[in-house]
Amino acid sequence: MAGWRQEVGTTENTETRQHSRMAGVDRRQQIIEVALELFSRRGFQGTTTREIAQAAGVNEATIFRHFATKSELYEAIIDWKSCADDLVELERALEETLKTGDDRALFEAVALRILSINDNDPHTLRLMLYSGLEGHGLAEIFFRNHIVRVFQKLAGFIARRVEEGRYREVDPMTAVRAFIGMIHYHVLSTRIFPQQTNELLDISNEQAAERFTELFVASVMKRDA
Amino acid sequence: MAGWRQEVGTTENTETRQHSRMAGVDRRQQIIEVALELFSRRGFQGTTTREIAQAAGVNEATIFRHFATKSELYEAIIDWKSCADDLVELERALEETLKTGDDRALFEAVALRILSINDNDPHTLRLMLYSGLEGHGLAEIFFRNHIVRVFQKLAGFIARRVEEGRYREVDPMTAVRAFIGMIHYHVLSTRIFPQQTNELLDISNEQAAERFTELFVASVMKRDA
DNA sequence: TATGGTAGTAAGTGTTTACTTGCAAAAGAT
DNA sequence: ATCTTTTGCAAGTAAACACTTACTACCATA
Repeated sequence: MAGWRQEVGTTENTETRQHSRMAGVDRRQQIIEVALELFSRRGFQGTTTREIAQAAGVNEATIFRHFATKSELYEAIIDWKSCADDLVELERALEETLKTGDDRALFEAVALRILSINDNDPHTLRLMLYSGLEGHGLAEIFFRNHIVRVFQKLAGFIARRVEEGRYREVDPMTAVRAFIGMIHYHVLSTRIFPQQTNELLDISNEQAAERFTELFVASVMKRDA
Repeated sequence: MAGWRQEVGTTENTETRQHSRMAGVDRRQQIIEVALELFSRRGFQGTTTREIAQAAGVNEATIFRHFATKSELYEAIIDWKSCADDLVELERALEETLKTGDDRALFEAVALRILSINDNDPHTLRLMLYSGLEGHGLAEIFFRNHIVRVFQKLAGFIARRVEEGRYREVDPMTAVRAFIGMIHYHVLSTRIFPQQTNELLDISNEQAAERFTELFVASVMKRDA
């Protein structure tokens, strides 16, 4: 690795340095983001620290300077992702929309949001599935922090509608699981088995959100109104 | 293992004897079944040939006598599972039930069957998920051979009902994905994230089949009838 | 300009991995 | 009986693995 020594005093040419030294925190975050993508593609076992290092453009030892073990790096990813800005935003939006009287718009907004979250970030879904399968027990944090609350809010809303007599006598949590299930299965299918799935049914996010919502609302709402 | 030795001197032809030895075939099958369980628990990358050998009670080299590589063993598992007696049976039962006029019973039977298939054999679902994530492209065979046909049969049934005017004007394949989605998501949740899931909603297979079917039928059927 | 702490790496470590080799014993077939 | 085929194992091998060691370069600040 000769030639990396930098000249000083010139106005340009500072970019030619191959491996620029980063602030520790920045490098750490960079490794986390690179590793997230690799873990989501190949799983924990399927990803080597060497690959991560290469993808991040650093020496393998640098990874172990920032993270004691490969597992600790994995945990750092989960910690970072468990903030889950997307889902916090979903929850906030849900809170607001709950007050409007348009049930259909509410469910369609939730559906569309879940669909586009997965479109914008295909890695997290895969990471969660791997995590669940490999049994790190870390995806559960994600569940506990976000999914559970969204489910409870929706179930609470449905329960209220049943009390009001506007919905049929359905079990609220079952109804939520049914609704989220439609959407989640759609996402899962198109992400994990895209070819077979799209041969059967190839629809846009907007179409999916609209149709699943239409079906769901029809299933719970009383028709006499 | 026992009982393979054939009687001689009968009038039956001696052609029925396939290969002189059965022991090898048995061993092969035993390794497949042991490996299926391990692969489904830890994935392809996460399972070592040493572990498989130990679990099967043979020397590691014996595995490579029966399968050239670890991948070939994996493929043999998929080949074996792609017969999928369960799903063939599901398809057959579906064919029959399609003729009866009781739509609710039809969908409930399908739901219950899917739920109990996964109860009786928890390995295959995990294996398929791993296969999809790890991208072996082998789970797709499973899809193509079975899932697709079930979907098409159900969609055909729904299309007919729409034509008859008994169902609302829903897109049949979307409706099928919605229905299967409810069930599949329920299975997936309870299998992969059991703790969190059951805290939210802990129901038996029978309850799940009944409730999801009730919701689905309400969503597609015209109420005036 | 000396110093202490941070960021980085080249070149390892021992272990585990998938896979091989050479040999022995068992079970038809002749 | 004995030859052939098949099943099996003990003891490997080279490569890949996560992780370490010992060192260098950079930079703020006293």
